[in-house]
Amino acid sequence: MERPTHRMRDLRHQGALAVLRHLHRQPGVTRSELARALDLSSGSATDLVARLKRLRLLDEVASAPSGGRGRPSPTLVAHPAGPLVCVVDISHERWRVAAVELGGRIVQHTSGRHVDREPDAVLDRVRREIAACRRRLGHRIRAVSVAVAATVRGTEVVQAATLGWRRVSLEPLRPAADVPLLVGNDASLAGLAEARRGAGAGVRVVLHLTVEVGVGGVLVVDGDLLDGATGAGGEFGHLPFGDPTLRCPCGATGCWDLLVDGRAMARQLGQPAPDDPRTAAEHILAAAPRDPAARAAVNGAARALGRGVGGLVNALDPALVTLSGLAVDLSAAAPREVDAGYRAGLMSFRRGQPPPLVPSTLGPDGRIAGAADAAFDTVLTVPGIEAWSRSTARVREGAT
Amino acid sequence: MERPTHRMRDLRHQGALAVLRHLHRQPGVTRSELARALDLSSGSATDLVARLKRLRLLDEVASAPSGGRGRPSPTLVAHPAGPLVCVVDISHERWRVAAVELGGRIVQHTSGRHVDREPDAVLDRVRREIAACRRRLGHRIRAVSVAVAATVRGTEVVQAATLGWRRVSLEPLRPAADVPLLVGNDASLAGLAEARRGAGAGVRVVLHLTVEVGVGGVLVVDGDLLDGATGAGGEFGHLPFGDPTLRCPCGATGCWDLLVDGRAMARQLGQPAPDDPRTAAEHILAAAPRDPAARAAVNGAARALGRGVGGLVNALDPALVTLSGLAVDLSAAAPREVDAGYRAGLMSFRRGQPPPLVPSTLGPDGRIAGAADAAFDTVLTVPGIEAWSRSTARVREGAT
DNA sequence: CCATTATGCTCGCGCACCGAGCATAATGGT
DNA sequence: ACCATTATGCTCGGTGCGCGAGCATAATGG
Repeated sequence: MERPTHRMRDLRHQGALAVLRHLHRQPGVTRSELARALDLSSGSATDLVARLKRLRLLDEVASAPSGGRGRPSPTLVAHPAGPLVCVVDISHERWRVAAVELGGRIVQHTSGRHVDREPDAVLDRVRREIAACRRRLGHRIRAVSVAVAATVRGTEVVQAATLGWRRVSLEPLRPAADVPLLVGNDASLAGLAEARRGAGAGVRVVLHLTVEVGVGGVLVVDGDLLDGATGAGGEFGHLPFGDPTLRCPCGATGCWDLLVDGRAMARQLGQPAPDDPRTAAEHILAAAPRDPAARAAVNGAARALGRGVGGLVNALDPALVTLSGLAVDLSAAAPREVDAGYRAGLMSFRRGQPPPLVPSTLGPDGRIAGAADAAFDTVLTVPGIEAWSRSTARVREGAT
Repeated sequence: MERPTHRMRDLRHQGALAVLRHLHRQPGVTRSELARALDLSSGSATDLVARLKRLRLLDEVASAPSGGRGRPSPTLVAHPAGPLVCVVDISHERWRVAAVELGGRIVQHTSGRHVDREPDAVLDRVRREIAACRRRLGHRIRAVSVAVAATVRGTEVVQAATLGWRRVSLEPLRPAADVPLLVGNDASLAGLAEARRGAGAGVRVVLHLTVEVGVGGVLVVDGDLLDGATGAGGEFGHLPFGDPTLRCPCGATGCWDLLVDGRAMARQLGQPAPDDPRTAAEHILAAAPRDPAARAAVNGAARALGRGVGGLVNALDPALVTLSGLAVDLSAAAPREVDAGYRAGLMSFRRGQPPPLVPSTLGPDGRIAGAADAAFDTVLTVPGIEAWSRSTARVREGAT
């Protein structure tokens, strides 16, 4: 979301941007719904839509008969030659590259498993896919947005435990100097999508938390990702909620991280630190119904999760907490422990109506949707629209 | 700060709002500086300023000779009959009521000590001052903004340890149904002013922390206070950084609160819990240079402060941390302990260039400035300006 | 088949910003 | 004292864009 600008000339495209943002948020709206939502007169709507069609930013299609009375209103959709963003998802084992249009529909998609997890190999593979995507779709690709399972600062991965990366710049993924490259933590971007389009839709302040190996997440306020000054915000797992004698791989001690994931449960069971804490956690969760020791470990992690969430709610005051990954499994396996920890961690005045803890609804596509949203946030700005106008005008001149 | 609006008719006043917001942020700008900052043509500036003068929103005065060449540019100031906000500060021992004009200058000011600390007595006293303020200044008072040393939700104080209040609505301070009443935690509002006008000026993401009794603070992003869904955000003192067996008066356990203030130092010295932890802390700090036990207690609190700040920096990724209250004294008395704790709490990738910890610059007026800023944020909006236009038109008609 | 309902389009209006050209008010060298 | 230089302000016609009234269009339903 763009902030009010304090610069007058930028007022010009505000109407068009309002329409495009609304369309992006609610793909498939009819024109009359749009006009009502934005308080547009029908004359303004006509004019705006015509201008945006001319700019190849949106298109109208006849909508399915509504059954109601009155003249049917056309549905607004992304223009078939409109702007796209290229979204990349790099996780522990796989990569995905997708072209996404306004509204969030995936236009093209490729994916694969890493054969070699070294940064150069992964980036080279992905870079080639982005190049191919751009060859096919040309100037329509307005930005590249990467979701990666790592701590991110700017466009650099500073550390990725599961990938084994440290200080890896993702600048090689930028296909050209004038294409914006955005890099974000996968949990943060999934949180963005969850808050805007998932369980948090319509809620002003949403805290999203996910447990995989460690705890990630982000606070989303008014649809804005609060990922800090450098994009490295949301590392809630590295708040020192835990035993200060426990050393975390991040370099600090007592991190909350170490109390809630597979490492925590293995430690409590007296097992050595697992190679793959995610799978270890799943095994322990599966064993819990019949193995009291496993159940105790699950309960301990569930309680630590709840208590930490309580502390974060004290500090950040969200209206809703969305949970993802292992946090959902822990809540399902030991709901009473999570709740007991949560309530114990809350300041007492909050216990009357604490923000609900709900599982996220978007699943593994959340990070793609979030990365696409983050990218469209940079496209749907005054400079973004002006650049698109120039670019599409050139293409049309060349074509005619 | 207002969010982009998605409603077209609101575009109308955007230019005027941009001017007013700029003036509020930089009182004493000249017209030509304004035009440059906002990228206005001189024609637009003429028009805008004339309109705003007619609306009694700003005025021009001849500026002191700059010494430079060229035609001198008039200085823009708040209009002498322009809008004001009524700011109230309620702290442990005192109350203050001030009328503040655009730009932040205090126009009128009264204050006193509480004779009776009961909510009814304090609120009644303050209510009468607000009424007097409104009698003198009439429709010019556009909002009432209260900074109170308490946890706040909406316009209600949910708990105030030092005042001894619980669940006290401040609605009685609203002088009329149509006057906006804003209530905020004093530390949060001081942080807002610090981030906008103090040590954090120009920095996009600022974390402000203050230690008095417990820890308060707030994150300010792009000049926006992140005080959560209900205004109760910023209770960083109630993150469970500490010993989980310690019970906090807030109802949770292990709060960071309990490790850094006068209670923490007294506990470490084997003293009973002090009645007035703030003064106790000052005594211990004063004794530290010659008393090793006091020094150890100070060092312990300093280290706990640093470690917690490190954790918060991990989670929130500010570019700057501003400190206020006892946190400044602890940093001065035991800088190495604060720094050691801070570095130990940071994720290692952050240790290269961690955000600086700096003392705040605004002092005890910060909370007044912050409350005024929060109030002007509601006045400098499209509805606020439209209401002012109607109101000032009525007054002028009545006057002529 | 036409009343009803909902929506879209045309067109004149007005607001607010732009830019070019001219006016104004200071400095500073001769 | 005068005038070139510099910086700024004002006037005025042009334009982009949203508004609203009135008319046109496309569905439903008795």
